[in-house]
Amino acid sequence: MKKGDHLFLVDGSAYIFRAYHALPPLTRKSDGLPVGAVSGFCNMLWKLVEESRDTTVGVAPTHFAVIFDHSSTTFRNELYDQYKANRTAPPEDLVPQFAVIREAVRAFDLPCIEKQGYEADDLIATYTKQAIAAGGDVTIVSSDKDLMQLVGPGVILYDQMKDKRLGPEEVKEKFGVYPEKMIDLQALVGDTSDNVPGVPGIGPKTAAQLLDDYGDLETLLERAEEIKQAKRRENLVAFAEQARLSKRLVTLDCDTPLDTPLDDLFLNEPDGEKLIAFLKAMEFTTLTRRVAATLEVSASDVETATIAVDTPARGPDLDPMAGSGPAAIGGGEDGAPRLALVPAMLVESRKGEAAAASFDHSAYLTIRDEASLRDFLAEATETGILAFDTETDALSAMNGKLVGVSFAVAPGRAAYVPLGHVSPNGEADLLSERSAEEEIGPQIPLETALAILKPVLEDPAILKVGQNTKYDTLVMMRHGIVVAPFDDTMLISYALDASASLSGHGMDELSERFLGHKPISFKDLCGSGRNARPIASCEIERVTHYAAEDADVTLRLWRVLKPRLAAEGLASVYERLEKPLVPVLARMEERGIMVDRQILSRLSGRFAQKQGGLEAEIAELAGEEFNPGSPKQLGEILFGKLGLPGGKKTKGGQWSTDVKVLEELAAEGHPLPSKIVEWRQLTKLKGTYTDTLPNHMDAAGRIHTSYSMASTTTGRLSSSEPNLQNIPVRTEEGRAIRTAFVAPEGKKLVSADYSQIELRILAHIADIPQLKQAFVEGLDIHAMTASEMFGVPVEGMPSDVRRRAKAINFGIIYGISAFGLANQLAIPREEAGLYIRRYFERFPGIRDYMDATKAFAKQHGYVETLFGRRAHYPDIKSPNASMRAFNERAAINAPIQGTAADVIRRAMVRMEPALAEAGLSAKMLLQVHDELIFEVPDEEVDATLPLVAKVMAEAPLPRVDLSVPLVVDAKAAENWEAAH
DNA sequence: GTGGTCTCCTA
DNA sequence: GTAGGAGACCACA
Repeated sequence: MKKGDHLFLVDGSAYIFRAYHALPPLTRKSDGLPVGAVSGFCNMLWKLVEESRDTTVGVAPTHFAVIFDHSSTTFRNELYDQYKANRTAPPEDLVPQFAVIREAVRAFDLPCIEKQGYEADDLIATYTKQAIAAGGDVTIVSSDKDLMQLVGPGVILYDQMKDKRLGPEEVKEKFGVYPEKMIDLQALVGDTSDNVPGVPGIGPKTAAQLLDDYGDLETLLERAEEIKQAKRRENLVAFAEQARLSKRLVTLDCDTPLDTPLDDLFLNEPDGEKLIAFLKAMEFTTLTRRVAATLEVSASDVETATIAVDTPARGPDLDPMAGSGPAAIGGGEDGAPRLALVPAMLVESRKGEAAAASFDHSAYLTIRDEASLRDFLAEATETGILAFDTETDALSAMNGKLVGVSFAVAPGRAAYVPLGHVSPNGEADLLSERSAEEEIGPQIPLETALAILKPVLEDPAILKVGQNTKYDTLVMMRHGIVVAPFDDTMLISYALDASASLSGHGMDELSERFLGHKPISFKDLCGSGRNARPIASCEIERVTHYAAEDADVTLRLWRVLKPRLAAEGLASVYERLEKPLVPVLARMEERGIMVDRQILSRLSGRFAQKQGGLEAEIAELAGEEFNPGSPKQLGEILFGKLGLPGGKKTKGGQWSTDVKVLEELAAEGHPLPSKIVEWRQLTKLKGTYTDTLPNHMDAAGRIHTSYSMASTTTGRLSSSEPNLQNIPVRTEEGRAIRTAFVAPEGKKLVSADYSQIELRILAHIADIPQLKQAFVEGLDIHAMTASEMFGVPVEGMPSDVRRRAKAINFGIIYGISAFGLANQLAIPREEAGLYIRRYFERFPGIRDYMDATKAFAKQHGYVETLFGRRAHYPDIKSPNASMRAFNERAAINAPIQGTAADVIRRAMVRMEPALAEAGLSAKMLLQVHDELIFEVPDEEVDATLPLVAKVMAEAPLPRVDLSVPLVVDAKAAENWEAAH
């Protein structure tokens, strides 16, 4: 190194954390290896390399190195055992990336420097000192204030992300002192993130002023008695030694023994092939293209590197003191470092951690003042993780009022913030002398708390972890807070373990399963039934135990479950099909759909009238008054009293009276059964829809359903309170109910639905040429099937022939059985069996698909959709034949139904940005499995219809390119009935 | 009051 | 034959 040379020193460890927190999580597609930080790191490094090739800037480096921390135990720990003791383990999905990033640096052909017992900062200081002594210049690529002490003649700090270069003047501007006094300033101020104590009560402003007045730290400490402010004087005297210790801690060691001499840091032209081989292995397509273009290498000619895998005995995660260090990563014999297969290891270590979990309710905090809240949340800024949970006074997120919020920042470290608690005595309190505050203690005013929470819940560097985050997201949305970024333990569990045998993904259940701990139930806290009390009037200490525990459990669950996503290859299902849907559904629920109360009440009236007439007729025919709604009483009347020939079908030991039985009786000429069928239909429509829906309307006349994202095995959504996915459509009277779902003045409802999506997916997955051809040509698929099977020409085909084929097509999707088909078509089982055989003869690919799917499910215990979603069927190996058969049918159905569900989820995720980009204001309101309902301004209808159809039709791309077209029918009208 | 059974609404 | 939710009834506590 000589005069005119320029050394670039990159603070690699700082880079890693910055890249990690600034960017959304990203995983390598092929195996789910987390690579978000690697990607950010490579992009930043490449930018730096590119810039440095540009000699016009005049700071082109001749020497270059990337410096890393080796482990967090350094000589400073001997000075002060608490140094950096408050550091927590790095985020779990970052851990496996440390080794990959070192690999990246080598792929860039840059020296990768680290040393046992020293921090990156010490190495940087040492190289800087030597370079300056040799007459060169130095650019330190970092924004860490600890490095500011090195700034001086020939040395600047470069913050690449902000594109800011800091020389002595900029340091002075930022901290009020020139770089040479930075050490003294840091000694006074201390550093919470490194646990450097400093002097209490002295912040950067005061420190700068004191140093200005007294010159340096020693002088200041010696003359501390002269200081006028009593508190400041006492502290400086009392903590003088602590300040001196702090100074030693923050002073960088310029004489670190170097393994790689300065002159070896000479910058070479990057080896394009080596770099591209690495980038291709990481599957960074954009960066690969950019690098290939700049270095003029053809990326397709370069063979993708293989990233070797090795399992270290101890991963960084197992040793909290290892911090960001690469200590566990060994080198291969050929000198090439090998990577640890950390995801699987991490899963194991987290399982152990979870099994050992213990819960201490008394350790949970109740936060009642602003300062404590800020302090607690500051811990999340350190860890980058914040589990949270909201407590409200109603079950639905749309109606609930915020009663409190709980948080956890580390296992066992949790707190509850009461916000809307009231005196348990309720109104009696009005008569009492004591105010509510005197009785239940202080609470932070809601608006104040929200103002403190907002920047944290919206902080892109803090991952918020929740259980069923749609609920909490919606509650916070109603208070003007958009929670991001977030993870959802319920959805992680769902992506991992959607299963027909496991009952669910609720927190209590997950806690028992993974943590071996039964959390306090809501019932325990608030009682149930008539003894139920609102949570707002429960004793705050007990609510703290309950609520903080929920946040604690959520955080611990996240630690166990999240690593499994990458390890089991389910990260993309979670990241693409689950997580992004949360805010979309939250907004749909918040909007609700407008309902015309008058229409419903008119229908109720009409149904009531008919019902009354029917009841009289029924009593007349039965010869006595009885409750036609009671299957038990009805069975006794029909088969007992009237002695009708009852196919005496029972399951719970009773007469079966379902429609099928009643219709058979009616066909034999008995008048009563058909009256019952009619009465039931009306009662159903009235009781379930026209009478009940108005109870769900809000003041604006809108109904807000609640979607469950994790209650089906296949990936479908479900809707409840009320269920808007089962609004009648088949009968005319039923359809009338749909006319009550309307758009407000000046708008229309748009309904867009996939035509035959499941059959199309079946045609693609099972690869059936005739079916695919029929879909390509846009033929009537059921008629085509009938024609293939029964040899009847499509022209002039009797409707019954087509109906049978249609039933078979659906039967196939449902995992057909002769029994089921016979039931559906009311034909003998032998005949149904014949149909199925013939179907398999005509479409042998279907049988192959079914056999292959069953075999796969038996081998793996699950089946997969085209998008990688898994549905588990452990009972498919049951010794019980009917249980086994049931699981086989479900396993055959799940990839088809599930793929369709994935497709519409993708469409929903893309819909809002697509509409926004087109400048359209359509609002998505409902999803009914293969249909989306929107509210659209009249004048935008024409532009919206084709866009919506396009987004839906192209939803599988680019991940899956179906070999059949997806057809979407979209229509606008005044109400749902007319639009459908 | 809670939970199970039956029935029926949807895709 | 697949996947759901919900209302009514009824037996149990």
